[in-house]
Formats: sequence, structure tokens, C-alpha cells
Amino acid sequence: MRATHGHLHWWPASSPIEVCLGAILTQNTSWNNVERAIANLKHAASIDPRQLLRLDQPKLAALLKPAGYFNVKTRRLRSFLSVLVNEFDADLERLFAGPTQQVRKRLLGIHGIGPETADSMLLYASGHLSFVIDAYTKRIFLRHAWCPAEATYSDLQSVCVRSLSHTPRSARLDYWRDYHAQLVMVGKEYCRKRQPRCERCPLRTLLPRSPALPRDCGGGVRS
DNA sequence: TGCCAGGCCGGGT
DNA sequence: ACCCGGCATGGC
Repeated sequence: MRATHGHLHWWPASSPIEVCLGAILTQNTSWNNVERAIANLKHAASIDPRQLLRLDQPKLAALLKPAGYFNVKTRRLRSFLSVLVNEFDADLERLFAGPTQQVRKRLLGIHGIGPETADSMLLYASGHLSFVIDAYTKRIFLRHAWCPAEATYSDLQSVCVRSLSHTPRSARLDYWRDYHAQLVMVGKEYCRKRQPRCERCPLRTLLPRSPALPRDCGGGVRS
């Protein structure tokens, strides 16, 4: 993947707080829509936690509209910001201080932050090693038969962490960040190509509700 | 035109 | 402990 795309230098944001906001806004949503909402936020409150928290609910919801689920996300964003401001003096460094698993639990305790959102914040907005699993990861791993269909988030996370454990510790943060980015990139390509494929051809499009695969394609098409 | 997108929560068995 | 509906906009 690195040979094809080069180092991707994720996450696409210009500051840690922007990573956190994007992580919430991109829940079940295409990044394109999130960018518009982030642009609105920048224009309205320059992405400052205290300023954002000062916006009332309808005002914030209006700014988040392009990201979809704007009522849900307004509440989730505010619950995150309120913890950040009231419990950690609006300082991300303080929020992220401490052992990874302890910080992760604190994040998971915030309304609207689940495992993927928490891990995205940990990995990309701070220096914590917490591997991010997402829908693309699961589709790709399923298609390669690297995991069973019932595999949970934490199952997949364990598989990834074990598989990448050979990397030197000093390079691990950089490697994990790029590895997830590469999976997203490859996952998007699967969707874009929409090619008919069989189970022997791992790069066949893999959509959640795609019909059952044919047993064999005769070895014709590959990607 | 309908299906899909980098989840998560809450109420029901 | 699962299972499922709800949430909403923009792209293809």
C-alpha cells in the first residue's frame, strides 16, 4: 500500500482539536461533507473549544448541517467540548495526559464517543498508540478472510496490533497512523471501482449489503 | 433515482 | 447480551 500511495501523513487536519472535531463529525459520514462543516466552524469560532461551546444549540446545528445528523452531532460535539473545557481547562494536552487505556476509558465515557472515535483522537490528535478500526478495515479483512464475519471491533484491533507488533517501537506511531490511512485509501478504491469479482479476487468491491459473491470468476479479472 | 458514507445511542427482546 | 431503528446531507 505504501508503494502505491506513498506515506499519506494522516489525519487530514491542521491541529489536534480539529482532528477531534473531525473524528466526531465523520461518524458514518463521507469526509467531503465533514470538510464543509469544519470550514463553517472555522469561520464562526476559529475552532476554539471555549468559543465553540459558547455557540447555542441551534446556531451550532446550523453550522454542522452539511455533515449530516446535525442534531445528533451537535449534542455529541457539545458533550465532548464540555468535558474538555470544564474538566481539562480546554487543554487537549491535559485530556490526553496519562496511560493510554486510562485516557481511552475517559473518552469512551463521553456521550457520542465510541471506540473508533476515541482511537482516532488518541492516535491522530495525541501521541497515544491506539489502533483505529473502521468499516473499511473490516471489509478489507473480511474479503481477505483475515477475520470471521462476527469479528468485533476489539477482535480486529487485536489482530492488527499483533500483526504489526514486529515494527520497532520508535516507528510504531508513524506506522500505525499511516497503516490506517492506507486501509481507508484502499477501501475507497474498492467502492469506486465497482468491479464484479469473486472470492478469489480480494479487491472486489465490498459493500455492507452487497449480494453474495459468486464462488469463482474463472480467474479472469484481478485488480 | 436510490443507495451509500471513516458510528453511536437508546429502547426493545 | 444481542438486535434494530433512528439520525440527515451531498455524491455518484
